[in-house]
Amino acid sequence: MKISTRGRYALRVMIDLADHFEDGYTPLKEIADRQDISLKYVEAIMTNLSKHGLVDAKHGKSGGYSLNRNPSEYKASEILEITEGDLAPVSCLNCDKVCPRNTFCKTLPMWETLNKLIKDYLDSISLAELSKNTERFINGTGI
Amino acid sequence: MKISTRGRYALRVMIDLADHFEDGYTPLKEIADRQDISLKYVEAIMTNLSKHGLVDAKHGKSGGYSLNRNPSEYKASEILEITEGDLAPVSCLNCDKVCPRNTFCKTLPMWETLNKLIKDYLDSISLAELSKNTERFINGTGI
DNA sequence: CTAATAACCTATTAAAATGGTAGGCAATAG
DNA sequence: CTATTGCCTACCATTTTAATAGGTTATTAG
Repeated sequence: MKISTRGRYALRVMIDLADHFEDGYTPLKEIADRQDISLKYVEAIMTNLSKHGLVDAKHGKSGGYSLNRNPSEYKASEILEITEGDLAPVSCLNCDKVCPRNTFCKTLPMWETLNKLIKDYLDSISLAELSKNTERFINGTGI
Repeated sequence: MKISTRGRYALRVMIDLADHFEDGYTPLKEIADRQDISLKYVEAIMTNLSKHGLVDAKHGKSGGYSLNRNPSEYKASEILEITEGDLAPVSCLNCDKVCPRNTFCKTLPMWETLNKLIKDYLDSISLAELSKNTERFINGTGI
């Protein structure tokens, strides 16, 4: 029950891009240095986010990555869903391979509710909020 | 971000024990058959729960497992925490290996809140509730 | 035009986790 | 004594994780 480094790195890079939203294209090397993350590792992560249209990538000199939308228009959930594959806490909730026990399983409703809880929370958090430490977080309640 | 089969199996076995709370000791073979779970695999899971005092185990003929408390006194969270090791959604929240970025990390507060959300929900669910399909679940709202 | 830059693509890898299986030992009831 | 049942140790195949390495392609500053 863990978000992998992949997902955590993706979020941190996206936040870094939000922090430098006005600066045009930022080369990944710069971000990797700032965030102390393996450049090569994070390259694959960002190529994926680029394919999914979350960021724009520009090759060559003075190229790099930049956000395609305003930071407030990115949900934490979508970044994590794309890089982690799926956020559901149990594979039973995966539409592809439906569990044969689903008509009578006594735990399924609990997983469904937990899934919704997680999804709703991560839907409610934008890159903009993460970028600037909003009061929501500074006061420690987090909600 | 997945609960493994270990955790899901543990819950299902514990619910099965709750279902047969009055019947004394139930051999694991019986439960494994009912739940269609590998006996050998679930043996290790239950030995662990036994060590942690959640169930009582009796060797030999007419032995088996039985709950140590009333089903209403088991939280889903404790069963999962014991068998999964830890429920926190990111390793950064593990007290043992504190992340050096924790004083300035912009994602940490989000993980902390998510952690609390998950913990609170799973704390609120008892084996008794899972055993009998309460209205809470039957009506589909789940909360 | 060219050299530097930066994204992208294709392996390869070591380590860990996952989801088991196999066999035997220890306790206990009948 | 014997059948049963938990427990212990070891092993195993597969997948995931978190990287690393090296080369190719696109782009632009100079």
